[in-house]
Amino acid sequence: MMVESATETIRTTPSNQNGVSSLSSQSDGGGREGGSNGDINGEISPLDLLHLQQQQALQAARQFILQQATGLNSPSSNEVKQSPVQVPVSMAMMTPQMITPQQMQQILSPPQLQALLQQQQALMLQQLQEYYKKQQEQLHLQLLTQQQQAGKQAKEQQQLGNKQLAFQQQLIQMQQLQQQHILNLQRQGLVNLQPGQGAVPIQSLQQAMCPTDLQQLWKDVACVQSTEEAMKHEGLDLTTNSSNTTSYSASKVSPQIPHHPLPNGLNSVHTPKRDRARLFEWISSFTKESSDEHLTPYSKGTHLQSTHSTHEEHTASHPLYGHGECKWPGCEALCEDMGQFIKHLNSEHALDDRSTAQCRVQMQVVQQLEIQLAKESERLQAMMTHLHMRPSEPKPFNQPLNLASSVSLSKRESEGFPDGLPHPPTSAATPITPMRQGPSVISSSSLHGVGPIRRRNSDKFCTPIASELAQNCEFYKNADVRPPFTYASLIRHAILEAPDRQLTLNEIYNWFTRMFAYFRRNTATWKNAVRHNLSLHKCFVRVENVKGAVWTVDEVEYQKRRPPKMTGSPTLVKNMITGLGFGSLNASYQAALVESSLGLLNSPTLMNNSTGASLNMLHVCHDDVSSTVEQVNSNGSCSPGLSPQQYGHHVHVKEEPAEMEEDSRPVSLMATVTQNLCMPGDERDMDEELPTEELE
DNA sequence: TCTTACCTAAACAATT
DNA sequence: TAATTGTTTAGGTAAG
Repeated sequence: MMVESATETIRTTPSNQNGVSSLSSQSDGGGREGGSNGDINGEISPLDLLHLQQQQALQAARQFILQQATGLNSPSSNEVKQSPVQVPVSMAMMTPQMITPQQMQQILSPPQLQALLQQQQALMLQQLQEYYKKQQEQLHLQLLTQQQQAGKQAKEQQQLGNKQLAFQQQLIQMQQLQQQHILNLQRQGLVNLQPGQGAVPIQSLQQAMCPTDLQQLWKDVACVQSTEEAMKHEGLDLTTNSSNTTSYSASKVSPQIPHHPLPNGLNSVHTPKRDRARLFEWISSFTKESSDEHLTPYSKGTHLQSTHSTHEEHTASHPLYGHGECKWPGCEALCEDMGQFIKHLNSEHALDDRSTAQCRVQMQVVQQLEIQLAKESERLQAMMTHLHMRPSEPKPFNQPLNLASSVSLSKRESEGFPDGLPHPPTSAATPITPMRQGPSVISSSSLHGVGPIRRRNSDKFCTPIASELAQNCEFYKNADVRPPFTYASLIRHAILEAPDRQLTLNEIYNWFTRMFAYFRRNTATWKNAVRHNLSLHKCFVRVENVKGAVWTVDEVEYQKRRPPKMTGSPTLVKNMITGLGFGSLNASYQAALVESSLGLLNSPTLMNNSTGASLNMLHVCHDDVSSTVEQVNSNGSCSPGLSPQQYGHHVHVKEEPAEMEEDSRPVSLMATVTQNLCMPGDERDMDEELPTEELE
């Protein structure tokens, strides 16, 4: 296990380009892309340390192997294991990398690797301690410089000695605790931890920290402050000129203080004020672009609240107060009422360095979320563009007629669409439109998969379900979005999609769950609906064959479900012929329809019919053309498909609820059109929703 | 306001 | 016996 850990460390660290990534991978289990690394005030950067560690580990292994090969200075491997110093550290940087970690893993035995690991850890510890020491010295020097500058004032100068002494003690304490922390980390095998990364570049932090990390940072900042306050209570307030700071005793710092290591290795508890100042500086360094004028209203309000505490804000519900507790990040103090909360807010979250830092961290949280939102929005737009832009591309009209596609072309020019005509999004800028506006569209309700959606798009003037599904197949498969089709149309499509145009109930179920993520839940509901539809609609014919009961589609019956007004009213037909039926279809779309029908009109069978009628039929031909064609084909013996009536088994013919099929229908023009539409290449795009009464 | 289509729920019986 | 399948009824919504 140890060997695995060691080799894993060796193997993975080269890919980590900075310490932040390493830390992230430890904190959340997954490394993130690290940003550019940079030296911290000319000090050893985490990257340098990392490389140094790797070099040393590799060199140690090399040296060890060399010793094993030559038999020099290595009486036994056990001795090596027990005395890691046998791997000369001084050799660490002398030779280039010649052995890959993988090779090392293959060459060395587990005990040897363990010995190497221990040696490497010892080296790292030493280096880290040196690093920390150097940092603290620098911090101390900086403090001294600043204090000397500030000490130009006579009053402060008198107290400078005390403050320096106190801070020196705090530095020592912090150093000790940091070393202890490093030792703990070493014992835990967290050898990649990089200390003192208070000056991590902005990019590194932003790329390495997810919002949760930032939230954790939040708590850490709060924790820092709590520690500071604890120190204050212990007489350690370095920010004041109190002279009692000399009474500080390191032992008074409670080790039980909640301890959240900062994601970047800062130890929140043991960070002295100077480091906190560096932390704040670090935070502000990568937020300086978003200075106070970029404060979110939330932050501004907080700021204002802390500064002025206006009563206007107190009377109403406060965004920082809810459920009886303070919502200030990292606080969660219980406040019985608003007054108490206000008091708490003014006392605990007044305008000071901590609040400022917390505000900035919160800004980072917000910024991070905004960045995430922007990314997700961009992804969504790309998805929508991918899913919907293609259908909007113009198609030659000898191609399968896709009303959605054609209509979408003219969407922008014509604002007033007849209700039910598709309004697919033509721009990624408007990816989401109401479902009612058409297929290829994800309604807000659909997106959330909530609530029933009435009047789905399969039956009236809607997009071909087949083309819609073909275009957005992957979308529906993966997104929990309710498909904008009726159960009946979906069932029919499933059945017609089957090789022999018949499915068992279970196969229909499977099709639903396979094709739509939405139907992978609430199975009882929609399965019941499927059964209900199968039973209710006459168009679904139960056929008992050798396999058991299967369901087929009686296309004639299915098309009888067409709205009777559309087929039965000569007035309406006339209106449609004269163009009224096209509503606000723009000229290009009508022209397209005309153009597409012109070829059909060349057919002798169509010569008896008016062009307008043909147009009308094309218009009425929603999305089920191909199935109708199939039906025609089967009836016309040019299709391998079998009509339900052709099954020589028990066929349970259902009586559809009273429909209008008996009324007088217009002279069928569609049959001819449909037959002419039955040309090579006419597939599913033409298949949906063709009124079949015209076939008669 | 009425009609129609659709969805959902549920009860019930038959079948597996 | 339980689960599945199939039928039927009822209530509700939305749109024409």
